Amino acid sequence: MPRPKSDVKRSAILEAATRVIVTQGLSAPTAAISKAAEIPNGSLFTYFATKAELFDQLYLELKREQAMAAMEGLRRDAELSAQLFQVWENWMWWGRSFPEKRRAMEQLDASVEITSETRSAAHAAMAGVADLVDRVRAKGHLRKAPLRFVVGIVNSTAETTMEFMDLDPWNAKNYCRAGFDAVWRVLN
Amino acid sequence: MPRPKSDVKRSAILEAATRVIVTQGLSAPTAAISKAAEIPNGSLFTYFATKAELFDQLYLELKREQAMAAMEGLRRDAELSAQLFQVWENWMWWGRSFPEKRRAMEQLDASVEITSETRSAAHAAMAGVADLVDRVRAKGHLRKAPLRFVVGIVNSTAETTMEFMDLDPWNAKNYCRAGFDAVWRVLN
Amino acid sequence: MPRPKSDVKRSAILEAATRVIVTQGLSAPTAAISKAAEIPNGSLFTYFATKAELFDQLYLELKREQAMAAMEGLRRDAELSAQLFQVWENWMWWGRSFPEKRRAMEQLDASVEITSETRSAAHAAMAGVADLVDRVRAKGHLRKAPLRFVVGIVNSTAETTMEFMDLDPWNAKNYCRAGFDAVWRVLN
Amino acid sequence: MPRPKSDVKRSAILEAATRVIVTQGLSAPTAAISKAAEIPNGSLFTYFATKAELFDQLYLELKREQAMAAMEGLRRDAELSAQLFQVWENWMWWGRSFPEKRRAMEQLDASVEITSETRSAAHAAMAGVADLVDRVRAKGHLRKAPLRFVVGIVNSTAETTMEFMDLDPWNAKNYCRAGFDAVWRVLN
DNA sequence: CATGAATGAGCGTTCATTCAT
DNA sequence: GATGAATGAACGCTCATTCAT
Repeated sequence: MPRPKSDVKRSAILEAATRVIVTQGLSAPTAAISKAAEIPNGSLFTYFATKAELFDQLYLELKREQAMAAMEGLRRDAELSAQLFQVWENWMWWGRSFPEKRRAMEQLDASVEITSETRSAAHAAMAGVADLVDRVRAKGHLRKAPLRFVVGIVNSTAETTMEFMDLDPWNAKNYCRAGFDAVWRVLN
Repeated sequence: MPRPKSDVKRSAILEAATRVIVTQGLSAPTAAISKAAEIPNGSLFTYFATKAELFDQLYLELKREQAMAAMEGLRRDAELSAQLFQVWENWMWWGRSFPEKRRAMEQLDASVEITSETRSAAHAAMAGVADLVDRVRAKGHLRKAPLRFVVGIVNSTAETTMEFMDLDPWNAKNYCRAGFDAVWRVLN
Repeated sequence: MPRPKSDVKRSAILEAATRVIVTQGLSAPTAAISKAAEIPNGSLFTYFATKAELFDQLYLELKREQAMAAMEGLRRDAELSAQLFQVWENWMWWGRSFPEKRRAMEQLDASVEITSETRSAAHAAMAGVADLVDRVRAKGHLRKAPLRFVVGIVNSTAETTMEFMDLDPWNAKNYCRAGFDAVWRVLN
Repeated sequence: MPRPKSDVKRSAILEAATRVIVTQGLSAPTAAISKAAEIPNGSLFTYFATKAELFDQLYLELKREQAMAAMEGLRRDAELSAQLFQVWENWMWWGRSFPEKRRAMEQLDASVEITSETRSAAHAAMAGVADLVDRVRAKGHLRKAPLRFVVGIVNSTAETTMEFMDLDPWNAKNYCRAGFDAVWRVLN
């Protein structure tokens, strides 16, 4: 049976890890994470067998949360452009709301320690977004390109946009709109 | 002056570091790097005072090399679209030729250890590309967005494109072209 | 509380350090100390954060122990000369009983690494002895000299005496008596 | 042939070592010493084969210099008390003039690295002082104690006195006189 | 001879993980 | 199960000494 004990503690560890990664990077000691989570250091290992597993699960959790946030409340009967815009707004809004999650994810993404299984699962979590992108680009210039590639472009544009929203929050809305326009033109 | 510091050895270390980072990540022991460079452990520190300094300098070197490669042989009298295409091709070609450099750079980019001075210097190295991007987008949709942002989008698109060229070399040319089309449409 | 820090182990480390310092000096590797204490390398740092801290605490402990030993069983109602003699004998006896402690202390005393806070605390530990010295010298030649200085002379004479007792144990008693006579004449 | 080259450089190294030892202790890197002597680090080893040899020779040199200073201009026809006082004053004056030499000597004295041969030679350098002490104590309380011991007491009293002269220079003369009185009473 | 880069054994310390309590 | 002390392999870095120039 997974997650033997308190789900609360497990979440506390994941959140603490997020914060710690942002400030100290992936080489942060596990002790820093348990301290940030206000749990004794040994307890961390009752929830995650190894540091690598913790990072793997954190990565997956963050990706899933991001994907869920993006698809939240999507009106599947609306026009495609409206759907894409809604997803984009959700996505950017998630980035604004959880800058630390976004930054931690960025680091985890670059790490060689994340297993390919986890990367696949993370990719799968984005299936909803990918599907929408697929429908939007159906008659556009990238209609023949592999969907993974197109999603990759959309994704990296999203990350760049969120980064600038975070760096310069005053213009967050402008970045959001400009990012969407860019993606829209790429897909059409 | 007896045995002046050899630039050859310095370069050997940087190249070895590149290779090691790709396979082992940034947490690779310095000993792995010196071994890969076929020099004794202690000698690494004759050239770089600390591991962090080595990574800083490697990052800067890679960014500069990439920027130089992108601008190589640019015909400043040609049309803007041709100029941008040439830069893009150079850039992608560099990525294909040195996949390890590209991947190492990706990891260094995400690291919290790279100093902001180094990041600024790296940014400055891209001034030529940024200037061209600025001229191309002058009448486009992103004409009012901060140039940094526009360059950021172009850059992340370039990275994604190179990544797919590397993953699926058979279609490298198609990715290159598709990436350029995407960027072109974003900037216009 | 699982496995609370053991005072036994702490003491074992301090004793081992004493022995090692005598034979190898202050530059002895911490590994030599943990080996002598029959504990694993890393455990030393559970008890002392740094080598310097270990030495600081050892110094203080030795000074305190020495001072305690000197004052042991002092009859405060006896004549001053008898009190001083008793303290002197205690002191010398401690030196004879723990030659390694004395020698380690000597090295620590000379080290630039001992903090001034620790030196102050060590000085404070000698307050009882200092007070007695003060009363003895009250009518002597050194009655106007700073007490610190007078105690310094007494202390260095004590150290020299113990050193010779150790070098030539056969005559230990004679050195002890001669040392006392010297101190007595200095103070009167 | 000893001292192959520039005696000037040799002295510069010894002086630099003195200064460095005072501030950094005996564990100071040889590079710190050569830097302080303003010579290249490799050159140090053309003058002293090893760090230990440098320290050995420095110790001996300092001891000899101190002894020479103490005996300087001694009027062997004066009364013993006057002779001893003169030696004492010379000695204390040397300590005041070269506090760094005194402090470095203190550290070297405590070090386990100084060979016993060197210690013997250092002891021999004090023969003149020892002889005078011997004559002074001839009819005193310590007349039967080993001369080495008596000299040891005198020496440690001298060191303590010089230390306080250095700590509190305003009262240097008083310490000097009080130290002499103490020694005088010990020897008589 | 003089130099300073090169060397590699060695050190203090860290930290993921284990395990006695 | 929960804890935090214990562990020991590993790491970044130092530095006395060597040696190519």
